[in-house]
Amino acid sequence: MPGATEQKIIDAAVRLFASQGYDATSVQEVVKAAQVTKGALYHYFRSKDDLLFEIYRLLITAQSADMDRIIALGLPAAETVREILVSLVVSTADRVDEAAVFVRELPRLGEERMTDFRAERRRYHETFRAVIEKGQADGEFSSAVPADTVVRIAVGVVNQLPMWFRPDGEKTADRLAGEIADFVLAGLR
Amino acid sequence: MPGATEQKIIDAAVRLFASQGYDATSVQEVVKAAQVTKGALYHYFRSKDDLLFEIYRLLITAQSADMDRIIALGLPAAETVREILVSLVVSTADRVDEAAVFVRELPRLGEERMTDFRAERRRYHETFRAVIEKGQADGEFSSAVPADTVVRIAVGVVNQLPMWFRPDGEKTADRLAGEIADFVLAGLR
DNA sequence: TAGGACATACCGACCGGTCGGTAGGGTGGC
DNA sequence: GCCACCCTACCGACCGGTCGGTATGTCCTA
Repeated sequence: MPGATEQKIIDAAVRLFASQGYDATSVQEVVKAAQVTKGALYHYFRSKDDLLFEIYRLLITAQSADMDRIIALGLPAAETVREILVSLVVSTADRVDEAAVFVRELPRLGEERMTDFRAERRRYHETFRAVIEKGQADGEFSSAVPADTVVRIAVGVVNQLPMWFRPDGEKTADRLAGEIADFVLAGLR
Repeated sequence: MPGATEQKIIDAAVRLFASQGYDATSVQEVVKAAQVTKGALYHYFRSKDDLLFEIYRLLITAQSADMDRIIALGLPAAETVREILVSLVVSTADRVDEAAVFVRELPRLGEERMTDFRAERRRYHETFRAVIEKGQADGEFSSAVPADTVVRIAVGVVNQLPMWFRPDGEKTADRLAGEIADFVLAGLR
């Protein structure tokens, strides 16, 4: 659990990285926005990259936990898919800035961290795909479109979400999540 | 139509911007990759931003023309939607690098150009939405999910495509386009 | 011989990161 | 009860290097 100063730095960094991009944001801007000094930042983070990675870590941890929790419920395929989508959309909408940074600056992960991340993402995709394939095998879903394409579509929509979803817009995250889940499930009939 | 030198610069820039990001790519790297000198680059482009914008312009022009051409055919809603999606997916897959730069570096457009772009995108969305709403009104599509959400989903998928589609992958662009169109149309039944 | 198409040398601003130092609170010996 | 000692948290001036951009010159074609 980060202390107050650390948290101030992370919050400011997320906001700035999301709105201007990582490279376009200088360390000076971050410390100014966080109302701390450069010394404080480099006391807590080894480098600017390190700060970025800390943002990733917080998000990845939360999303994987959500997925595992839902799978563990052992619901029928349709309900599992709905739960996964709703949780994905709501948690993404809840932290648009973190999600925007995450999607946009992904290639900045160093070689090693990138490998770890890809493995984690692969696991995520395959878990999701397995749910859909199970539903197709049981006859609950149509097999017209391959499961991997459906996963790509679903994840793609969520990843793109931070680009246009606004928390103060007319559509709440809950309602949007419901609509997206409805649409995907309709496509699977 | 750009001359040979101009084209070499644009090609190199697209490749580098796509793989490393705009900010992380220096003008030096671009001129080195294009095998020209800095003088040549600044002879044709007023600034680095200008070079980026030229990449946008080429892409936007092509996509809008595609959409207009399809609408003009006056096909039934389902076929129009299919044509739009297939053309979107194929043209995006055909130029993954340009599309990747476009999606990733959008916020770098200056204030004025951003306003123009938003207007163009709004027009695009509304044209697409109108097709779907027509289909819903005629009873050809279900009205379970609002047309604007369907448009968001469809465009979202395509925008995310450059992040994972590889031209040398096992699935061809045509086949993928067909699957995506099938899925979206199934969701609209 | 005028002008477009480049080449080369160079500029000032700014970048991420470092480093010597300080303020203040906890702790152990006497 | 007090002081010597230390440690963490933090400060901000400063550094080498790179950045986007420019000024000026040369060459080639018409």
